[in-house]
Amino acid sequence: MNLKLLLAEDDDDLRQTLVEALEMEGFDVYACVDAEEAIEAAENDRFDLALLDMIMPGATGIEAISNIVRSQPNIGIVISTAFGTVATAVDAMKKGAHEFISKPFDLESLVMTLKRVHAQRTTPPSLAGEKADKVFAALANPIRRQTLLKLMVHKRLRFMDLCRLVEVDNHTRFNFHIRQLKQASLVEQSESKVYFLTTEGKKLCASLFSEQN
Amino acid sequence: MNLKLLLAEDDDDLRQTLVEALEMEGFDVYACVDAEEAIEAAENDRFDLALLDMIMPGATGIEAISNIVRSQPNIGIVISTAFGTVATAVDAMKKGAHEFISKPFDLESLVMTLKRVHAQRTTPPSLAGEKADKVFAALANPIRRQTLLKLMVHKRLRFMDLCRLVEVDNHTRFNFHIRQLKQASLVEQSESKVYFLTTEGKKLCASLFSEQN
DNA sequence: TATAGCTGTCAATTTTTCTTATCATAATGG
DNA sequence: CCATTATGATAAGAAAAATTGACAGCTATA
Repeated sequence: MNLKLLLAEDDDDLRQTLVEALEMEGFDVYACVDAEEAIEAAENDRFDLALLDMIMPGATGIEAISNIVRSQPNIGIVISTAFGTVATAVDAMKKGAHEFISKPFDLESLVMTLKRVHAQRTTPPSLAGEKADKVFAALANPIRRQTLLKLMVHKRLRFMDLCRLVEVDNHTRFNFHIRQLKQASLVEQSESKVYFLTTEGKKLCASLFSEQN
Repeated sequence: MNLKLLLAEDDDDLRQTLVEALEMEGFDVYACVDAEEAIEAAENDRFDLALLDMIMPGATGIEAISNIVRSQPNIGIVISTAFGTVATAVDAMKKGAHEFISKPFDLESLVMTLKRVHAQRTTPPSLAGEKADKVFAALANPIRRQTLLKLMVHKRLRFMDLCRLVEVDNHTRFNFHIRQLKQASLVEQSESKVYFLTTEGKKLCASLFSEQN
């Protein structure tokens, strides 16, 4: 199964060379002469990876990132550049790029970089597993979400403190809900009975917050 | 309400200057002489921001990022450096840094950078809103999650095609579930009745996938 | 025209989730 | 020691979610 690569490179010779070489390496390459063409392609087709030249006439590779990521949030993006600065690198990463590669580059490095970026981006979907069932069922309830929120802020809390923070006046009601969070492995207790988020709980909560950006 | 800043800077004079100046700007500064101390502080206390010098004896600011982010996934991280390269910038961003600032810097720039990073990282918690209720309720069901997954892969699908992909043999059962996704604004239909993910649906799904990294 | 397939609505029924009451044990303070 | 508070388990009943069946309108094809 070939990886689909969206290539944007204004230098004709280099673009042709890359197409031929990368297709020999097993990529399905869709080549664009500029960023605008790449943006349009990303809206109409699905790609695993994008290799964008930073400096192109018209919109730059960096300017194209946001648009491409908007169309395809899971695409892996590599920026190629001869003149990289820290500021442009940071800007590109913030927009969604995953890796930089400096011109001139050898083909072997490029292929390895592309495959590594793809491997890192490809995540096995576990949305249907039994574990995911418990986690998502736990998240469906507002009391439980509030509980996670309070634990994010305060890190360690005792049962009744937490119950009062969440504003549930019936402790057995709260007990039922925090048991669901424990069974979903989002929350656990120390020996002294203090509640805190598990590592998985922290990651999930951070993701749900940062998702609001 | 002051922002809590974790500062790691091995240069004594600069560190003292920064502490005094930043506290005058309204930050609560916890100063560390090295990365190890900063890592430990992040495990024991909550911070809004971290300002880490890139080059320090022992572990570098960059090496500390992963540990700090693991303890506090929502912290805003700024790296200060006199010698930045594209490679180190990209590496730091991948580990979780949000911004670079080059030495020598003026205090005004630093403060603006810190506040901007914090403003971008602070997200209004909407885990308890009515809209969130619908979204999370929709995600609680395995059929609905599978539906989102299929739409991520195929982008546009007709009702019966989607129903068969999700392997639900009773179409009215599937209809009930896809209605819930529509009501949660995760999925919508074109005029030709084709189903596709909304922007919000795409972002949420991408977050849930990338969360598995 | 008749038939098959697609897509959708509505409501009765079933299943799952949540609330509440009761009870229990442990810990703390006067 | 006693009273109070904290924390937790269990089960019945209430509420919410999901399933299922009946029906409908639309489109395409023979």
